[in-house]
Amino acid sequence: MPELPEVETIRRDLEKKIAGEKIKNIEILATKSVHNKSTDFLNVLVDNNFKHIERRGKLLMFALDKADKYAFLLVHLKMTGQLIYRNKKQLLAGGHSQTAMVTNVPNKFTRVFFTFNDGGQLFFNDLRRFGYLKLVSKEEKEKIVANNFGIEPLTPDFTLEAFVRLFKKRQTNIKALLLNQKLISGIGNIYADEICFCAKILPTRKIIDLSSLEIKKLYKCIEDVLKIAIANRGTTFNNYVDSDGQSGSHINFLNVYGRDGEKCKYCKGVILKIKHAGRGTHFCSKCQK
DNA sequence: GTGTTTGTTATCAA
DNA sequence: CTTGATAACAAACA
Repeated sequence: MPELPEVETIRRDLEKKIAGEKIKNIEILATKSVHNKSTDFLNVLVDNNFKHIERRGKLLMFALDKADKYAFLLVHLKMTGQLIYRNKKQLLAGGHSQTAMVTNVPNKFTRVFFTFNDGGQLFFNDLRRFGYLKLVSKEEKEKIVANNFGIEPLTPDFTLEAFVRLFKKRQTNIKALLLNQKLISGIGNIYADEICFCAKILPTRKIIDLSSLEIKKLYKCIEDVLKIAIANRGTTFNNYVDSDGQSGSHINFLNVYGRDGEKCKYCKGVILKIKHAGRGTHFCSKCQK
């Protein structure tokens, strides 16, 4: 369940490891995971290199050095996608980590992997095959970003004024708003619940009923929750690992997600779980109003 | 066999 | 046309 903090952690780490390194070979083990013709995919990427890695919401965009027809490789991890890198030395040691905490590669869920000229390898694993890799032109990339992604949190575009504007002339509840990528991008089920807890607001509240003070609290909580989660290198609940195959530690700091039946860390009320907006939704029965 | 997990899209209704 | 609510999908596990 990689959301903004998890995808950003991968972006930052991976960029340092692979930027500018020439791609020597690619193995496509599951053609379904690549949304281009395999021959196109190989022709464009072999002998090319990734200049840098951008991110919009939960979508990674690898900028190609040689950018003719295709300028970006889009990678969406969806529910269970992973991007794991091993350098030459790690691979010579068997490719497998010495610590049980780290995912071994390749494994039965490896769908695509890249080998670089320096001997390093990048593995795309995806248990449920929902994620994808897709080459697009500069124009396609810009169109996709413009049509599918709302305000990007943690950037100068995310102002209180821009956030307040999302609440105008709209009739929905706060959780659905937070999950709507076209309005605000990068928040998924875990952080939507955590943000509502931080603001002491029930996820089911209609946005029309929220006071301007409550909207302001939500705004601040979006920044706070996402920043702290990034500092903790993301939340590993099921499948998420960073580009070293290592878990994030933010699960230890979750206040509501996955804590149903347990006591609230602050008010000692009980954490409840309901189905809302089609998703498991967690909240403190006492301190969220 | 059943229920559960979620990011995204498809579909239908208002 | 816009918006919103819900279903569906994928795959594995308890």
